[in-house]
Amino acid sequence: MKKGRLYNKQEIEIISKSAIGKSIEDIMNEEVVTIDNSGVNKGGLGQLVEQYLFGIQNNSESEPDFMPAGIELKVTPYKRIKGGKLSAKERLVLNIINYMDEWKNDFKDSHFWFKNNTIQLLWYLWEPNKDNKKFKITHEKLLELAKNEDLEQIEEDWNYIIQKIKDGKAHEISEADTMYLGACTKGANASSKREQPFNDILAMQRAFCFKTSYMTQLVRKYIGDYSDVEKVLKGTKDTFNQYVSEVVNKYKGKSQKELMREFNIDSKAKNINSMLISRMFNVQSKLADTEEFQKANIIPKTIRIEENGRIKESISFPAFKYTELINQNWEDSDLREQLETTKYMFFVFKKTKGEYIFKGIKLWNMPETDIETSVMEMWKKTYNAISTGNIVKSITNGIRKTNFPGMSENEVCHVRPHGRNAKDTAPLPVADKLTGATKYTKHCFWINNKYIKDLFIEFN
DNA sequence: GCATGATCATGC
DNA sequence: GCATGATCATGC
Repeated sequence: MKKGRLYNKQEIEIISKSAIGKSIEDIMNEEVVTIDNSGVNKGGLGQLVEQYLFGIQNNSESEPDFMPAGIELKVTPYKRIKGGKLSAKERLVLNIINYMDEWKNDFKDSHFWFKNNTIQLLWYLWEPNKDNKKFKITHEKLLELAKNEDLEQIEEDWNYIIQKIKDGKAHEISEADTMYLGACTKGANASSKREQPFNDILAMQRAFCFKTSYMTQLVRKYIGDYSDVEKVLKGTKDTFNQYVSEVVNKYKGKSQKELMREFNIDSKAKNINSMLISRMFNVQSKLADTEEFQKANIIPKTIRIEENGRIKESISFPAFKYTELINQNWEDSDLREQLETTKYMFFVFKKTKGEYIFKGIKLWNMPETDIETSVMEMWKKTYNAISTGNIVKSITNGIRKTNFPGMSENEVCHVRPHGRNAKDTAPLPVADKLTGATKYTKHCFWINNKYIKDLFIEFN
């Protein structure tokens, strides 16, 4: 009987299906294939499954796990989030990008394609406070990129990353650059750097990956919770980017009033421009909640530019939970993860002769240097205020001043209230020392209006 | 004029 | 009832 790397497609499928319902521990106990157990504890769960379920030893990484079948095996976690929905727990890390060689290839000749064009996925359900080896494999799926509806976008993403290498900008690559296929950092720390072909500056070592947001959509599609997600691309052969620019060109130059009339919206909501952009895309739900925006982790935001070029308002995030925030480190915080992987699509409304005119869009993600300096300082100060119970600094005429990092002390971001009103509160993990409060007005992180101002110079 | 605290309308 | 995207209001 053949074994290990020599299994063919049908055998891989049979073995994968046989793993469903089993925990890693179960698989290790059954151990049907002959393997060398030495060094078995080095790897993660994926490696254990490779070794015990398929009898594959750690390989050189230059080929797919199964040859000649050309199939790569990936074991990946998903989890249940609040509200019962499912979500990927991590990005799916693929092969390390060889800056010196990969640019010489076309997409279909690339090392990425050779290694990852057919992936046998095994999903296990991750649960908090549970022994790793007790996680159960619940679903499997053979992902064949050549037949995948997202292939065109994945190729576009690959080309974008390669173009940055060709432009001598490998050191400026960010995971937020692309939609589904990303380039995530890979290595022990920020000093894991590699040479690049067209620039002397060393670049962070990165690997191709399917972004967490993309993996979440796969989880919802193949495991559950998929039905209620609205698509942006309905009955069009356009790629996402093509469709976006069509929509933008169609409405560019129209005023807020004209758009309200065109879409039959009469509203005084503060997020009226946000409602308008959903309608531009013919989306019933929120644009941010559609499949394509979710998969690519793109967050649409509306921006108003005043006649003098100033942007009055900062950009809000969803309110954070005090109790959750203090259970995180900066390194694994929601905020850091979000900023590193999110791309913002700003819809610009510029005030002209008293009216806000839609001028177009601007794509942006926060540079890593800002995340690791200013944002980190702000996050840590927020953490300290909450964890030590030092939130309220003073009260005058019923108005409370806080110790949260303000706009004047951080050039990138700050913390401010975000709720229905001051009575809209969330529980505190530590009672506030000055007031004794055990709950406090909901707050969130904000990106400073001054900080983003320069992004929109082209619209002035 | 700006920084900060407070609040609004909507949709599910 | 609540989260969200966003703007308002006020004192220094």
